Amino acid sequence: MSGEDNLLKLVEVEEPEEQDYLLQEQVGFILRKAHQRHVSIFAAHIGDLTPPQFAALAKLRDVGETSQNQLGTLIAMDAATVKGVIDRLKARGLVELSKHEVDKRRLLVNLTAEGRDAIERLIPLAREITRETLAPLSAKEIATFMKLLAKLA
Amino acid sequence: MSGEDNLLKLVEVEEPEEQDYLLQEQVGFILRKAHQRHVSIFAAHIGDLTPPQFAALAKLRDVGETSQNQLGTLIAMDAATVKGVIDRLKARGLVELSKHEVDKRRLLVNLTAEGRDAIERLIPLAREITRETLAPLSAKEIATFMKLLAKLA
DNA sequence: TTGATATCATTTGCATACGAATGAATTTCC
DNA sequence: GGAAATTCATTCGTATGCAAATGATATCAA
Repeated sequence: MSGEDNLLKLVEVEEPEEQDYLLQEQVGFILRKAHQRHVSIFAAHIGDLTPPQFAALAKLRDVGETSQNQLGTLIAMDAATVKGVIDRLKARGLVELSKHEVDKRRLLVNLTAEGRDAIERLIPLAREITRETLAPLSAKEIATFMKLLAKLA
Repeated sequence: MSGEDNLLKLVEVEEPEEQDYLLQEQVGFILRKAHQRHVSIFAAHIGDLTPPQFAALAKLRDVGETSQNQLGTLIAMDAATVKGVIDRLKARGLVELSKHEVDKRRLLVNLTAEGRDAIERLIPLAREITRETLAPLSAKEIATFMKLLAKLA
């Protein structure tokens, strides 16, 4: 009897295993939602270009002609992803491709005149997108958040 | 003359238009990278389930049986996306579907015994994933970051 | 009660995102 | 110099993610 009681007690004591794991409090989950919100704000301001496409154009504006692979590194996209993005930008006449004369493996990417116009025109909208994404935070909070976010990325 | 001078002056003053827009400093871009890093950490710990799939299981564990749509709301997925996620979980026997007896539009989703085992087994790994994702920050920084990130999401 | 609205689920189409495999070209190193 | 390793690009397969259209069912309101 006391044996059974102890066994029962043991089970009961170890039972409260329901240690709360709250999905909605996990970084990954909130990070995903914050990213979703940003993409939504982006789409509301720039409807005919996606964030990755914009990133490619903005980076090409910074660095000028580069290889597809190098561009991918600069905007944090793997080779397969960057290819799709560049293909679509090329189909719209915003970038042009050429072969590297020396290293025949490389595919050079550059802005067309139209692509340069487009990115210059879009940058003010992008500033507004950044502003709106950060709108829930005060200036001081923004500084803190960006510093910490950068550490995580 | 002074009119022309003023005009010229005005143009010159406003000319430094090359106001730097640095992609790598924009929230959206860093948010995307931070999310990528998290997904990578997730995959390193839980190889056979994606973050959205895990989220579905974890939420079903919390709330029990719900409609597919309602589940989507709880884990921030639209109807089309949640359908795909649930389909794959069902194909693996981790969730089961049934029709709502009263409201015939609704498709009820619930964990199977196997699904419940899986999520219980995975939660410790998920804790570790959260820990590792936040590892670049101190305890105090984590508290600050989570508070601000939640405001943005 | 019925006609207008709203909700739930599905499907289609498009765009990331990434692992893995492949082929071509280059670099390394013995 | 030449084999091995590396790099660049492409392709395939799978999985989100979302807009828009559609069909079935429920709810609301006149």
